[in-house]
Amino acid sequence: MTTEPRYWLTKSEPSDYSIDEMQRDRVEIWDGVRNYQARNFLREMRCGDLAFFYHSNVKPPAIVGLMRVAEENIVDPTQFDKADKHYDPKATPEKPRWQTVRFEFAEKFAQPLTLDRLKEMFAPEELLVVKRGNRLSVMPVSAEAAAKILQEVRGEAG
DNA sequence: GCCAACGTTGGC
DNA sequence: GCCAACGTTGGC
Repeated sequence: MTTEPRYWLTKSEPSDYSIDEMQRDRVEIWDGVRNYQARNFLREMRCGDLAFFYHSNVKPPAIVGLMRVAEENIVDPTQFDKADKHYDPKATPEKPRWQTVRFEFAEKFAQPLTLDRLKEMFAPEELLVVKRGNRLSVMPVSAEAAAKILQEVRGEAG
């Protein structure tokens, strides 16, 4: 039995890591997430799930592309790295605290789908990222919302 | 640059 | 285990 791929949205400040870098790298471990709610969503991700790539802290904030989960339930290596910004002294290889996934690049959208446009398309309950004050960097997206986003990005013909 | 929202920390 | 203080995120 197979399950339908689920949809997610992951934020990144393009000054840290952008969709263009993702396109260049093709595959990347989504490391450095240090929020338990976000981590729990990362733990739920399965191979084949799709994640919208959202550029935050830029003008305009927007969904800019799509990634696919290539490897699930990875131990985030940066938690053990003292030199890393995201080093966690409470994490040990025996008892890691932070898991994530490896994403592969899927698509860069021809046109970014801006937060303003997303607010026109969705109520806050329909798409978490349009909710005011939302700081979560990894969140689920319903199949309905994902379909609407993809239709918007690809045009009525697609 | 401001500040609302909210997660985390630590004193008690 | 409460909650004030603090830090961070991220839109505006």
